[in-house]
Order: sequence, then C-alpha cells, then structure tokens
Amino acid sequence: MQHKTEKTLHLIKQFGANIRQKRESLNKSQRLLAFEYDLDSGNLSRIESGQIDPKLTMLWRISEALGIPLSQIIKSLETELGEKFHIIDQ
Amino acid sequence: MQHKTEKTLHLIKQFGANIRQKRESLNKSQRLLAFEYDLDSGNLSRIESGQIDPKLTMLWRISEALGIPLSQIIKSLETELGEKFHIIDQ
DNA sequence: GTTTTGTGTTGCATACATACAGTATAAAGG
DNA sequence: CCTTTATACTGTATGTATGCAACACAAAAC
Repeated sequence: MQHKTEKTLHLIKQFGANIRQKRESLNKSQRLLAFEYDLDSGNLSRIESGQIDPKLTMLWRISEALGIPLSQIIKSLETELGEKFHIIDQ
Repeated sequence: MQHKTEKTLHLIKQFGANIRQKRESLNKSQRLLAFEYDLDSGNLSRIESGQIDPKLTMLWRISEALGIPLSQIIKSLETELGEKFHIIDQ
C-alpha cells in the first residue's frame, strides 16, 4: 500500500462489515465457517473488523465459504463506496 | 494462505495474465501506468507474472488504473476458472 | 457457584506483498 | 560503435497478512 489513505482504510472496513453481515445471515459463527472451509477464525475476525487487507486468494476462499461469487461481493462494495467506472471494453 | 495449492497458484497466475492483457490493450507500459496511478512498476511486474498474491487495496488501485471495475475483472476470472456458485441472496 | 461450551478477539512467529532502487535487454539516435 | 531511452524484471528492507495457540467473556449445564 502506498501509504494507508482514508479511502483505503474505508475500503477494508466496509469489506469486512459486508463479510460479517453475509456470514451472520447464514447463522454461522466465525469458528464454524472457518472450520468448514479450512480458514483461520482469528484471521476471519480481523478481516471482518476491518483490521487487515486480505490477499486475493483469501478473498476467493472467503467467497467460497459464503457461497457468493467474489465478483458479487466486490460489486456491492463498489456501489457502497460510490465508485464510478467507465463501461468500456470486455 | 493455508498452503499454496495448485488452485491458488492458478488463480493468481490467471489474474496476472488478465491484468497484463488489459494493460496492453490500453497500450501503456507498466512504468507509465504505474507512474500515472502511483503504483509501483516492479510490483506490477510481479503481479502480472503471477508471482504474488495482491491485497484487496492493491486490486482496487489496479482496477482504477485500468479503468475497469474490479467486480468485472473478478467476474472474468470466475468464468475462466470455471467456478460455479449459487445465486442466492443479495 | 464452578465447570463446560460457544462466541469473538488477540499475541506472536513466519511467510510474503509492497516500495524503492538497481539491473538487463533491446531499440533508436547521434 | 557508444549513448540514450524505453521496456520489463529483480534484490532487498520493511510492513503486514496469515495460521496457530491462547485469551476474555458470556451463557448454559450440572
């Protein structure tokens, strides 16, 4: 990270909050979800509370655990953070 | 990462390849793109060649540099990697 | 009340992404 | 040729995500 900007901090906080909300809607504890999908519950705790900036592979594994495509989770984030993008190629 | 699985390695390699392709379609060098968006070109090199597992904030910054929503980049990845997900909530 | 069980959190060692500076290579200019 | 310029890549110090074990605390069992 260049140097922890406000935006950056907000991003990971919002991401964590969303993840927590999704998990809770499944009525699973951090421990249970972590156990079932071979994650670390301590890690999950820090991610949900926006303390850390997870790596791509971790994002992927979390989305699998939640049963939601990562693209969908990110899309919610984009909406919430009010980012505007060009819809160009692809 | 639990312990670098094949799947994991494939994920970051494919992501890097996609990023490189997008950048090249903009006809920009790693250096130029990095300069314009305050990224590190060395880092970008390692990401494009699939050597490293970038963090969420870095993914975000790269997608901004490419002018493509991160959700869209991830969606391509999901398709390419043939992941199937339930379309449940949200 | 004291143990047991379930929850999220935290201390810490290790692995690794990041940022900066430097290298390698080739193409173009002179 | 040699130098300049542009490309991607790499050495390395520092910061930090990760995984594991332990903690704090509440609620339930007994």
